[in-house]
Amino acid sequence: MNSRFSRSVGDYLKAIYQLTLNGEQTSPLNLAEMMNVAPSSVTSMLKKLANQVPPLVDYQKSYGVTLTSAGMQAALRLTRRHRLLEEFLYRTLGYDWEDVHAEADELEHVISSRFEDYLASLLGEPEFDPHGDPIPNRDLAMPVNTAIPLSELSENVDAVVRRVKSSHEDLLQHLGQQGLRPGSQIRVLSRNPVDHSIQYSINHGEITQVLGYEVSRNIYVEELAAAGLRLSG
Amino acid sequence: MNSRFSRSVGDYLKAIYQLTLNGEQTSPLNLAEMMNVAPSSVTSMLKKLANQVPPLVDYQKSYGVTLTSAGMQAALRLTRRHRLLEEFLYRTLGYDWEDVHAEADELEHVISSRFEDYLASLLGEPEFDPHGDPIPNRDLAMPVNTAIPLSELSENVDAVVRRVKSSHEDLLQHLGQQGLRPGSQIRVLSRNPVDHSIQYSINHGEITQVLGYEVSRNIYVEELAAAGLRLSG
DNA sequence: TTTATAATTTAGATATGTCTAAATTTTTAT
DNA sequence: ATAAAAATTTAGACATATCTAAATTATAAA
Repeated sequence: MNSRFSRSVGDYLKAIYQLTLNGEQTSPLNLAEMMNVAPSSVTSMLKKLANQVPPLVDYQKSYGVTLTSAGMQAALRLTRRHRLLEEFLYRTLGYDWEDVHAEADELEHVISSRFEDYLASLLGEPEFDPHGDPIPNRDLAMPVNTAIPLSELSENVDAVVRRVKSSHEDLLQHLGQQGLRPGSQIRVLSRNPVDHSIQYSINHGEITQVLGYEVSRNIYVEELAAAGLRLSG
Repeated sequence: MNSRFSRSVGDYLKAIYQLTLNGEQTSPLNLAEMMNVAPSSVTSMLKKLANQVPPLVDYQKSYGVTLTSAGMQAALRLTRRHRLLEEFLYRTLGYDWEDVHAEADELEHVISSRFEDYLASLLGEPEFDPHGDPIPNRDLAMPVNTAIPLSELSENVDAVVRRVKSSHEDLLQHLGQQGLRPGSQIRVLSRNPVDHSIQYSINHGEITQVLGYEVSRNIYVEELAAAGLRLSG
């Protein structure tokens, strides 16, 4: 069976999932911005989602929106499919990592459970996608990732890039061309005390690059010592 | 870019393509049956297809429907995607051959040109799908297949199965379990002169099976001698 | 606490693709 | 050539998901 939800319903569930990852509720306006639709469209969709049986969202005026467990399940299922597809596109088909998101966004709504299962087998039940985003397992449990933001990495400490959180294709392409992607070694050489931008090098390379603070907050790294420990422990 | 057509438009184009393979036009009623929609739905869709720029169908009252070259291109593109996907599902993901059609029918409307190209590369630019149906090449040209219907194969002549035309999952499963699929050797042992059903064996096996006339007309084979010639020529 | 601003919802319209029922046209048979 | 049957089209409705504009409600500021 395919996802029993329309593409639109699925997209709303994923958006609510993203916006409530911090444990809080979200608002119609946030959703409207994320989904690129008018706020009134959100209202009518939220009504619909709340009136499904079982309900997919908890939605009360002037309270906010959260996912019910049914809604959460659906969002996680789509997230699993999306990230498995990204891994497939990247690893098996040879896509560049900045191109996988758009294609996976279409496919995730269409593939069956069988496709999902076979694909996971083919790829060896991967735990992370090409950006290092965690892939929910067959039971929809998230792998844990102990990485810290690059913005918090001490200077002159070797670390491994674990995750690059961005949906900007241009930025991803740029970072990828520099070699900054999950698995790369990275070292912060210095910090700008004013704007918190970072000078860093990749894979012991001689070329020094610069990253703004906002970007560096969305790159997660693991100190090499810790990574080594985890591997040998 | 994805197919610039909606799923529905694409399905109509494919249906018209199928129904006009013999070189004739088709009728709204034929289309309604093939698409499983009411005849009036066909009328309104045909108007729409005929009014696109460029038009996708030639459609005149009491004349019939045919594809324009733009419509033909779109139908062939979808057919290529469908059959490449079937081959991928079967060969790479491990689907049973009776299950590939339904999944490919969904995916074909969603994949991009890039996906199509990479998939064709991955599979080695295949010319036939798991049922032996020809896959249009990158320029949408159809590979030729000189096979003849099993219903016309002489008795006691060894032949190779080249194509099994059926969309009935149960029948495909049944034939597959018997070993009757593209690449198998087959020999007609005898014919029933009344209903033209066939007794046959697969891969020199001792087990004799029976096939009705209508099914045998949709299985295409190539005499082993001819196949050998083509290979060595 | 009242007003101004921001957020949200309602009301009504649009586009797509479907349906049923009725009307019309075409084909076939007498 | 006309009547009966079959095929096709029109008319009007429905579901989904969106929009704009207006109305309402909630929040923040004075």
